[in-house]
Amino acid sequence: MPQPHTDSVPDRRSQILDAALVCFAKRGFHQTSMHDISAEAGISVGLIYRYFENKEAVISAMADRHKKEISDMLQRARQAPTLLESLEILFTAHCCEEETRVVSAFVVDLYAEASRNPRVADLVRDVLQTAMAGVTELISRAPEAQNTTRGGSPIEVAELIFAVARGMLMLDVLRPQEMTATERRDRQLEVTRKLWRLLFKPEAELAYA
Amino acid sequence: MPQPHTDSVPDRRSQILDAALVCFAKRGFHQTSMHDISAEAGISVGLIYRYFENKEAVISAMADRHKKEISDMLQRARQAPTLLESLEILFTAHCCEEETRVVSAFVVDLYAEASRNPRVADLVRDVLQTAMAGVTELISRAPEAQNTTRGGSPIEVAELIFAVARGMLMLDVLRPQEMTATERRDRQLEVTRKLWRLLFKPEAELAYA
DNA sequence: TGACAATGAATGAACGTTCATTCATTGTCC
DNA sequence: GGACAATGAATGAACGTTCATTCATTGTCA
Repeated sequence: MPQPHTDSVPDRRSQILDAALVCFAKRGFHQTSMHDISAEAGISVGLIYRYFENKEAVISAMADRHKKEISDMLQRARQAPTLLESLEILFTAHCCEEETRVVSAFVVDLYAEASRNPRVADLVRDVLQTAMAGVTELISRAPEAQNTTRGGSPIEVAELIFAVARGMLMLDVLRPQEMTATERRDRQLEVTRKLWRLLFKPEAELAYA
Repeated sequence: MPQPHTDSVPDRRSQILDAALVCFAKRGFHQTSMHDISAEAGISVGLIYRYFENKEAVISAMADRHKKEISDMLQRARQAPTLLESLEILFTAHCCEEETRVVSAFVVDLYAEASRNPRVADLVRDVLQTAMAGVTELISRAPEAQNTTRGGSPIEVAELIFAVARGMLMLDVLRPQEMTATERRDRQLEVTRKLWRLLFKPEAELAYA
């Protein structure tokens, strides 16, 4: 039953955070009890306190992990061959690794928490600004955006892109539970392409649209 | 101490809901205790139970009130002389009656709640669909939108507008507490106008932008 | 290798606190 | 006095957190 000793500690932390994500998405931060998390993780309550100081530390660690995921996503977006593909990665990042619904619900809850917990707010703001700076740079470097940007300066375009992305996330939590990850992904891509056409497509092509 | 008898019942309900809004925005639904609400309203705990069956009924009533506010807002938007002004009303509705921050935080929390409470989800979805239908109609009727709509059909444009509006709301909760309602309003208007230019401004004018 | 000591991961019952909810009582008006 | 508005102490369930205890694993020495 026990894991090899060398890497069991980081594994336990991830295991707890994975369970916490499921619980938080299902019930929200404050309706989730430590017992819920321990049950989901298949361990005892007490063990959680060996790896996290308290419940808030679990929430903070989740926020930290979210930060890392966003920065990984940015890395991937940076390596995409075209700007459109970068944007598509940006908009569908939450559809990949886990169930979309779970991630969307978690992020909306994170923002709700940020609205009243300054420490979480700082963290989320930091994530957002880093991501936005990355996208701004992506836009200013992209050849597709040269002379065809209608939304204003690269940073203004990035702001608009992020507003839409966050908005789509909010709308995602309203979609019926039955909707599959693929369907959700298609919905996101649809909007990405619409925004793309609006922002970057050369005027010549637009005239016929 | 007691109010005039005739209309004290609806007054008490509003009074409780007003207090609940402040508390919910400050601490969130589930971190707000009934004592918090009663203290904010300046009444006793027990009295709340005279007007609401339980805590969830208070949350539901808040959602219902939100629905009415959105429909009022739509009514106002409908009567605006131009489409741009309609959109500006749409985007700044939450800056008017109360403190912006409070409303934004409440709405984000409402969506978080919707992600796990099907009854709240149905209500919010209903609000959104009604509002979106209204805006779609607004767009298809507007002379400014004829032949200059680049975002696709009216309903597609409405979807994009709502995504941006929800996204801006989410970003609003991250802004520093010190930011005034006026500053927040200006931020919203800035984005509204950017979106407006992108969606509706005639191509001729765009060439110089 | 075998016997024993030391470790610390893991458990879950118990504790103090908080919370939603109830209801016996008090205050107010006609 | 009767009807109803309003109170807030009381209740019991649920929660976050603690900690005495267990026991598989590892280390040590002959």
